[in-house]
Amino acid sequence: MISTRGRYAIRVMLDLAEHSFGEYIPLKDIAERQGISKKYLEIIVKDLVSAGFVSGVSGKGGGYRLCRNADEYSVGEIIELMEGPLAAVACLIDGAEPCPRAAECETLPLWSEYDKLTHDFFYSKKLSDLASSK
Amino acid sequence: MISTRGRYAIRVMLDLAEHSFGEYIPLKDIAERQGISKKYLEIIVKDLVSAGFVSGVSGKGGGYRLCRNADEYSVGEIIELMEGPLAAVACLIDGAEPCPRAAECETLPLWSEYDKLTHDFFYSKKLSDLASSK
DNA sequence: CTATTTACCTACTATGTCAATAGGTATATT
DNA sequence: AATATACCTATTGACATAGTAGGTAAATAG
Repeated sequence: MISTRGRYAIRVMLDLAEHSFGEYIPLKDIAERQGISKKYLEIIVKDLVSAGFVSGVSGKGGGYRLCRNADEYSVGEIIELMEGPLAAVACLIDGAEPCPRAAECETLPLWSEYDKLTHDFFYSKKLSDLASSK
Repeated sequence: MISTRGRYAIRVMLDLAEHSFGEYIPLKDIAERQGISKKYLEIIVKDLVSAGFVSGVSGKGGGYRLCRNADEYSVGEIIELMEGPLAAVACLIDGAEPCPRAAECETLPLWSEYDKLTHDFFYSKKLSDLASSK
């Protein structure tokens, strides 16, 4: 299940894609448009800034804007940033200690196949694909 | 992420498919073969019994066995039994209170599409597809 | 230079889920 | 009567989720 962190992050970025044309958009506006607590969005946007997905400027006239074009963000990278690896099972997370049963595991191919499906789906979807005004 | 409940349930049923030919298999044997705590499996198998996926018989010579042929179980129904609806987001769970923003939500089609992908994938996979000795 | 607007920061909390463990009772076979 | 099995209820520790609360720092407008 995709949590609010990932879903809200996508909505924030989509909101930026549709309402900002170079200028900075205050989080207050986004929170109101999207009907999400501004306080909670702060936490989420912080991670987007750290990752270099959006840039923020303080003070009057400040706010946030995207760092790239909307078609240069995949939905997958946003989700993985916010929620960690997009893996169906722990055994398939890169860098995790490998499962000792992996070689004989009869279910691993199933999870592997599903993993590829999911990965391909979300990484082929771009932020721009979601905007109603493509 | 698929949790141990769903994953272990599939492994138990797969174990039954491969080791039982009509007779009852004690949970102890399954737990040992699969390297999973028998106590924990009890909880999982209980749900499989309640759902009519496997049948259990007490006493010496008892144990569990499948109620259908292995090709008559889809992986999807096992997962949904153990983990609840196989939905990417809460908005898409049948019977849940509908999201008031659904009509205007720009991300809903994304989750919907992914949901269909996932559903189709897991419901087309049968237990028999997982057995190494198909 | 002061007020205002904005981002940015640290901490806290309530609720729930996950992955088990513990210790028993009921049932059937030998 | 002994044994092997399923079946039942309760509890636990760790963690994640979805926020809330209350500030500080930075930039602009007047």
